[in-house]
Amino acid sequence: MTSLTPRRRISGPTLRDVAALAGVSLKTASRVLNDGPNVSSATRQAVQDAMESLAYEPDPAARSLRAGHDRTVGVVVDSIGDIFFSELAATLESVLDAAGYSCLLASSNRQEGRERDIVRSLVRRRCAGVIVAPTTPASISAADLAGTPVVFVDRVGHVEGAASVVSDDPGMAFEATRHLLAHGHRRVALLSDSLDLPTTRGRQEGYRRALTEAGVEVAPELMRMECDDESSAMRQVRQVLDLADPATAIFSCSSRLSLGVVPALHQFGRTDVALVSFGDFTMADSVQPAVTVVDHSARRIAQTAAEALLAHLPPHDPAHGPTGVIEVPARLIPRGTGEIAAPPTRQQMSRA
Amino acid sequence: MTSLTPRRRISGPTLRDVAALAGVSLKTASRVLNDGPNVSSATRQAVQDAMESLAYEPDPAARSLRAGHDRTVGVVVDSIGDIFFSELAATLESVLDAAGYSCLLASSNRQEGRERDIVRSLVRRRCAGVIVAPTTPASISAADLAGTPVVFVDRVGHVEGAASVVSDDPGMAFEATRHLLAHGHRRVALLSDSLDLPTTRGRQEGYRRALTEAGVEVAPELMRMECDDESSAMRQVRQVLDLADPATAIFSCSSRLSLGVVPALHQFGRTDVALVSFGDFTMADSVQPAVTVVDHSARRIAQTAAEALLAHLPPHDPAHGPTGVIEVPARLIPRGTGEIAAPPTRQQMSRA
DNA sequence: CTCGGCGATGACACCGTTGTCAACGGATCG
DNA sequence: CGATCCGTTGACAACGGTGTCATCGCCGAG
Repeated sequence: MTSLTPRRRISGPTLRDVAALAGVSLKTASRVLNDGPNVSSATRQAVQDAMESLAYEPDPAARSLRAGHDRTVGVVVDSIGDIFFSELAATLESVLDAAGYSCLLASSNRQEGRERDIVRSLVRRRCAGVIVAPTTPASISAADLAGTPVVFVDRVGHVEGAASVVSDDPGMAFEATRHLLAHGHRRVALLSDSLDLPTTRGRQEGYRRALTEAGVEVAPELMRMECDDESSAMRQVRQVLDLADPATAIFSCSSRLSLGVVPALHQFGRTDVALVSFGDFTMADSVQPAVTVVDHSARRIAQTAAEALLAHLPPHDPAHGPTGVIEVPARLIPRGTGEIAAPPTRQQMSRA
Repeated sequence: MTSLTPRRRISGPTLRDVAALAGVSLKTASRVLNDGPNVSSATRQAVQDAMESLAYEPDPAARSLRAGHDRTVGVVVDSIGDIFFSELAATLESVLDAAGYSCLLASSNRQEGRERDIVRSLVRRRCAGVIVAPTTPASISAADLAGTPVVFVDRVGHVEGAASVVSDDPGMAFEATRHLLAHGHRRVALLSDSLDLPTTRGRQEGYRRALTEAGVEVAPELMRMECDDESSAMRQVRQVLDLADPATAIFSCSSRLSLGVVPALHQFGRTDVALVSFGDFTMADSVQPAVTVVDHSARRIAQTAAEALLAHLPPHDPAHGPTGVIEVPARLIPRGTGEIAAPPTRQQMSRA
């Protein structure tokens, strides 16, 4: 019980060593390190040489302690295991890394309380900024952030001066539904999760609007909003196909659900049912027929969000960074299932 | 240009505030915070009350600077966007979080130099430990770590005193191949990537051994080791099926490749070809026929690795943590494609 | 020639915490 | 009864940087 913590020897040379070697004071070395003003070019060169020859690297902890911020960005998503968010995280990481920032990653598991705790802990860590997929628009408040720049992704978050990077959920859901209507469908089922997320609501809204504008009845029995995993999605698919007046097309509100819908259709041997999936997924262009999707690219959202955050970080002027809702263009990728024509209606059949 | 850095006000109460409120010295408060020895229970209680009432939270940066380590674990994987690694990361994060550690995540993109840079930067950050999927067994050296505990995942890393958590690649590849042989196949194709990773080599080795032990010729034209993405996998599938003496079964060395193989077989209408995939994937049990896989569970590897690392971290004795190669049991999950029988051979046909 | 101003530089305190060591008082021991 | 020991506590320095302010020349203006 003599030496409890055999203090690891970590640090290489310190700024003090650099200063000594260059024959200047600690503070001057610090000025060079931070591109401070008022350093003669001779001095600057001497210090830089010293840094070079010692292979000096600044200590992030010390810098963070004194300066009040460090080169780390906190990223909070629903779950890093989810395909959408892992792709998002991968892109965020690569963009931020290029700008010299590391990523501190955490999953909120869609729990609002946990989400707030994580953000607060990131702020205490003096992260330079945070990127959050908020559970609800108000799950994070300005007080939690204590001035730390934030950018919301995938869903809108309400914090003064913060940007939210989202795709146009209602608009693209509208497009997707209209695409199905354009192929003659009148019985279009909606599959969605039961969560009260803005994303979910927006997609349902787009669906409704498309039907209404086309003069098609919004049938309650076709709206299935209890699909919270793949197997329940499969069940709902069976039900809408077994109705007296069955669905001839399906609009699936998320790629997670589509992962249940596609196998279900294959299993039932119903490759004649049209389908558009909100969200691309791994085998979408490989199954037969290939699945038409709305690509609300995680990559593009991440790229935009990372750039928005960087604009709020030094050396930029935080006041001039983007603000409010930024809609990232999404696009419909026709691959097959979305272009399956509706079967002839009774009227058409009797007319023939 | 007056106030360049409008110093963010972050910290809540400090330990000094707690000490003052409790009427003790700073050091005593620190002792209570760290469960230090030799604190009377009355004092301890007073300090804890003070912490409670101030909602005190320790400052990670200061602690890290002074103590030489913090409650953060660095995680370095090939790519956080890869399904295998995102699942791995998700599990690591949840286990480590439960133990009070955060995750600093970075992708090496399979570049050895970058991998080493990332690890060194993590060490400079005073991470409590790191978890690495090493590009090569020697990509990380003890010198890079400077004493920071490390656990390797998915592939073996050679560092004195470090553990590597891997699945039994040769053994499970052997099992998978034997499984196909047991269903009468004699023309089993191998699809693998071209990388010289120990994982890849091990799986090829298991395949060869199974064939040899069964007295089946190891045919070069059936070994396809240039599959580095889904589309090249598709191409190779077509080629082995088009041989004069075609493959009747396929052993796919990774889930990424299977994501190309399955659509290819469906597209060619060849659902009579047997298939075992090393690595489970999202729609494996949903496509028709469902895909037989070797489940070298990312979850299980992550769980084991996280526990191994925790055993090397305080309050445990680093000397007693696990060491060397730890093999996580994998298992063959028969789902359909692996149990497709070989078509009758010419001999059998003529005999009939 | 003298003084104000400005560029360059350094001394020093400080960020919030933990390690070292010394001090103190009561209990035990010779 | 004095020496010793141990449990408890606190003063102080240190971790590695950055902010503040003072200092020192040097130059041009008055």
